Amino acid sequence: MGNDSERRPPRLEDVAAHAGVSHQTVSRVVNNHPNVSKSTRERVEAAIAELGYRRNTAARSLVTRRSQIIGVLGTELAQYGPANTLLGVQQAAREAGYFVSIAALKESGANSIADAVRYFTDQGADGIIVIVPHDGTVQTLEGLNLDVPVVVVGAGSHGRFSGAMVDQKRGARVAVAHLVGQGHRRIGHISGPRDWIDAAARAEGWREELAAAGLADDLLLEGDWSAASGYRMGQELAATRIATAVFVGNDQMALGLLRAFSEAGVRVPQDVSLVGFDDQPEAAYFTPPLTTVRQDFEELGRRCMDMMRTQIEDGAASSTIVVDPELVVRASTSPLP
Amino acid sequence: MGNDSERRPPRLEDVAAHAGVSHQTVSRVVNNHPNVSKSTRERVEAAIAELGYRRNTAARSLVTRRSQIIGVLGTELAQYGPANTLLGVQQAAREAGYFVSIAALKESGANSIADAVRYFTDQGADGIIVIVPHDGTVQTLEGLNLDVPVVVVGAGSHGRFSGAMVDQKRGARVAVAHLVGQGHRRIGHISGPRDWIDAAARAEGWREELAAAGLADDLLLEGDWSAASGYRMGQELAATRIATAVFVGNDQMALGLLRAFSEAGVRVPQDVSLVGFDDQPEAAYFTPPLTTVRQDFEELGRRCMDMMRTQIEDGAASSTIVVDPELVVRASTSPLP
DNA sequence: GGCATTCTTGTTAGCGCTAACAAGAATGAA
DNA sequence: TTCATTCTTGTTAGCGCTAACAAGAATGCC
Repeated sequence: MGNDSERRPPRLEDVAAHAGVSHQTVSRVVNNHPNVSKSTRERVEAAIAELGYRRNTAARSLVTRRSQIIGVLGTELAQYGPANTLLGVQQAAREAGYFVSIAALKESGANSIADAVRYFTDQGADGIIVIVPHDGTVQTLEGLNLDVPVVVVGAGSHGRFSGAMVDQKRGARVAVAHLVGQGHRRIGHISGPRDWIDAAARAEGWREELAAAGLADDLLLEGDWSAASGYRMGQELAATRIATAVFVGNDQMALGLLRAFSEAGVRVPQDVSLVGFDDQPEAAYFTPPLTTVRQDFEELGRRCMDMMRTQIEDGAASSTIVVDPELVVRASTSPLP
Repeated sequence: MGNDSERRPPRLEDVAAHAGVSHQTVSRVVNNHPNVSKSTRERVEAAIAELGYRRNTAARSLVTRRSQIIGVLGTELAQYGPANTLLGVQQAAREAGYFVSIAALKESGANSIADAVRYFTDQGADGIIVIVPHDGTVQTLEGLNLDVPVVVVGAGSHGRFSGAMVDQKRGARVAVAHLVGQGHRRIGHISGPRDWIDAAARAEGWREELAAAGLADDLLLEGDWSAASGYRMGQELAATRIATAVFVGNDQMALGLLRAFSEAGVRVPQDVSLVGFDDQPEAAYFTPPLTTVRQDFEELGRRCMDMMRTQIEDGAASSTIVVDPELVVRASTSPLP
């Protein structure tokens, strides 16, 4: 009722006129300022409801210099891990009244990152979350001299930036310990690209746990996270037949290994045991179902956003959050006969 | 360089003073207005470069009533299809100077959609792209009385809204025709949930192609897109052993079937041929590699954004875009002996 | 009751930008 | 030259909001 004259949405002024107060009083009600009398507040709220008033974000941003926008920047944003991290960020952001703007990178070079960061600063983002877990990423960001909080996912605390990570090394050690506990002595590892922080951490965990068990760590092959690369590594492993167990850097490469082994007549787990990493939903339906290390990416994303919020709103210092992974045992591992 | 006194970023006024012109002239240069003399333009551009001026998005939005923000709203945004569609949207958006804001829904009820839409209108989004390909989605949106363009992904043209879709029915027919061509007569179908537009279209295509070949369409089971549901359906099919071929609604369910068949001793493709849908990267590494129907989700997303742009900028009417899928033949199908 | 303190509301200015109008400079046609 | 037309630049107003200050009303304390 009353929205017949103009197409323009109501603004503070309209609500104020409707409630018989000043626009500033309406602003106070909208922003929950304490010093507004009960009766006035109720009158204003009624007017807001009747006119269907909604605060104009652009005007508010202009004066407060806060956009309520968090930029999330990442490579491989369609992959299981990053995609679910993004979802976690989004969920926590929306609950806290923030908006999430995304930028997907084709590659993770410094220019590419700088472009995406500028895209966000142009938008006036209040903070930036980075899901580009490469070695050089943190340095690139440091060179950019940003004046908004940054949270780097998958990296520890790196100087000025906050970090949120799953404890990759620990996950790797648990996986390898599981294999060692089953009597395996020749345990290989298919790692992700060595310049990925996560890949390096998992390889390091594998190495440490082997060392703790007094075993050799000479069976390391480097893949690129894809099933295709896992397939190629699997062919190599099947040809040599040295390893009785393989700790694979992620589930997709494990899928590739499974395929290569199947073609080469190597049975899993009878001939070779396999452990993956991530526990994407499909892993339980591989042939055979994959023993793997579960990471809770959504939780990771939510925690990232929480950290971001305390930095923006309370001016908190940067810090690090570590989430624990969990071994999920299925049928791709079995004790050595 | 003059950036010593204040922390505040430069604005039009600062550039104007630096170049010895009015702020409006700087605005003209920034917005590529034609009537600026060459010499002035160069002087202004030099000042912009020197001061590192960047236009303030909030101020611009306030006065133009354009935010350059596109809201993308969807369920299952971490799944292969939606995630890649989102990436395509993002890519086209960034190239065109737009920002992409996301809202992930836990479920696709009317309230949930209305909340997300309001989230975007609060943000001042210039358009909304919807990846919630349920039956009722379009009706829900129609009830919302939006005054920004809407593009619905995975639906045909529905009245006021634009649609962009892969031709699901055609993909299904090609898949089934492939099986018929191999001599199969009893061809089952595992569909997605029947209230999903895509699931219904694929089932319809399966039915039509069977009818064209004079075959019975009584072997239909409904899953929920997950590998888990494919596994359950696979167990049922393995128990009855009626079908010699199955057209599966997506690759993940096909993975579940593969697992169930493997456990039940049903060999693929010797005993049963299998065709999936989507061609996610892993499908080539299933055991056996999966024959499937490829959808180019990124392309779909890019086309969505293009449509959105012509609607926003040229006031174009709503329309529909259809992208063709493509059959990828691998090792999970073979001629009936 | 008188005065200081708090609570409540209003007034004014300005965030940085673009639209609309205004005006001066340059150009061309007669 | 003269006047109309175009090109170029500047001036003013205002988008919708919040911060800062101001002022009046209500309250407390002695």
